[in-house]
Amino acid sequence: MAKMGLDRQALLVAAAELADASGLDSLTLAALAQKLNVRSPSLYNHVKGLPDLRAALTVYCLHLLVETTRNAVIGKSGDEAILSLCEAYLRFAHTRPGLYEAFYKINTQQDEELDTARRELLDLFVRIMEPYRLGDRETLHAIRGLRSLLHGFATLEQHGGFQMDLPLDASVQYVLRTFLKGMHANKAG
Amino acid sequence: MAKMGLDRQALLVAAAELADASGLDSLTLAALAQKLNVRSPSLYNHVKGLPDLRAALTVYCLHLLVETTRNAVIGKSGDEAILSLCEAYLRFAHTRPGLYEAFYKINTQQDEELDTARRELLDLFVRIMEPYRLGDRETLHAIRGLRSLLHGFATLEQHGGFQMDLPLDASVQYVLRTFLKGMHANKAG
DNA sequence: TTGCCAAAACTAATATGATTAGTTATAATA
DNA sequence: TATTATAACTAATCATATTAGTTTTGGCAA
Repeated sequence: MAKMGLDRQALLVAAAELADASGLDSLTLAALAQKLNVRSPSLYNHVKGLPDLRAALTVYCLHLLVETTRNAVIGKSGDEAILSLCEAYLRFAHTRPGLYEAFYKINTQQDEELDTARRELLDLFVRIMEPYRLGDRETLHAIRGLRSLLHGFATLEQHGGFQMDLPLDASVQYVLRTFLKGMHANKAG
Repeated sequence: MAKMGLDRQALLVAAAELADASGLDSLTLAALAQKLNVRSPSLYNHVKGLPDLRAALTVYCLHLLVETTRNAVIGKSGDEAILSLCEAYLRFAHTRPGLYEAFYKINTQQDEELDTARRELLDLFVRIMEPYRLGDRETLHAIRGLRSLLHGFATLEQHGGFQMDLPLDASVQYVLRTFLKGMHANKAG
């Protein structure tokens, strides 16, 4: 009975790998235990159970996503910053599909750390929109639009929703630039 | 042992109700059997198993969604048709959350009926875009954009992703009109 | 009408996974 | 070196999916 030196973080990292490899649905405690060379009840020393593990994955994903998107906008502003953020977001979802699944299956439950991380991501979007001077209300509408575009694109791609023979990159560029043009037109009109 | 007169369609309808009530994840054969006053092995007379049931729900959802959106665009064209289709789409996702979940968890597996239904939905989008005369390539990009917007908005709303105090209706209007303006600007520029 | 038969429902049994309770071994530290 | 918290374990329970094999029923043909 060798001590494996596991901790909550090690579980999270391994769980995220499993989810990325075969989908969040097939992330089971049994599979995780096997990957970590441990019997599944042992995992309960580090997480409260499967729901707790998944909730922790959500927070973990948010942290990584905030870090990724923050890096993407450093030294940029305006359309350039938005495009860079969006590309980073989509690249993240594409690279870590299982982890990203955990991100949006947010339990509506209250959670301190979760709320903080979500606010950080929202703040990033808000700050990036500041140069446009849209006012509070319109800024939030526009952010909802961008988030919907990104999330929709990421999940549709993940679930094989885009089957036409047309490069995804080009679609992303078209869609984002179209939305930005609309935003500018709003300002003008 | 009374015959309950079940058939595949009855299972689908009941399964969709269960999914709408408490989420697709909690649609189990056990729960479905209980709802239908039957033991769970009996369900195997009508579906091959849970994966088959879920795949059937996907097709069922697509049929309803095609019907709903088709009705929404009758006698309309241009921006008006697009807005009407989008509102119907979002209303559908909002009204039938569990069924809509089945829609986008499309197994990448091949399925005749599924492909047909998906093509019907795509065709509807294509036809509605015709007045804009964007050309094949740009039409498909624009459709991907609209679908991403709709799907992203629907699922973010469903998972409690919009927590700011700002009416969802207004966001939908803003976002769709912004994208349409962008499309028009593309044509102009 | 009566008997046959396919279909629909059933019971029994197996397998996988989550979870809890209670036990044992280990590693850090007093 | 002895103590102790804890990480890991075994054993057991519960829920679900699924398969195998059995029973009943309702419709249809002789």
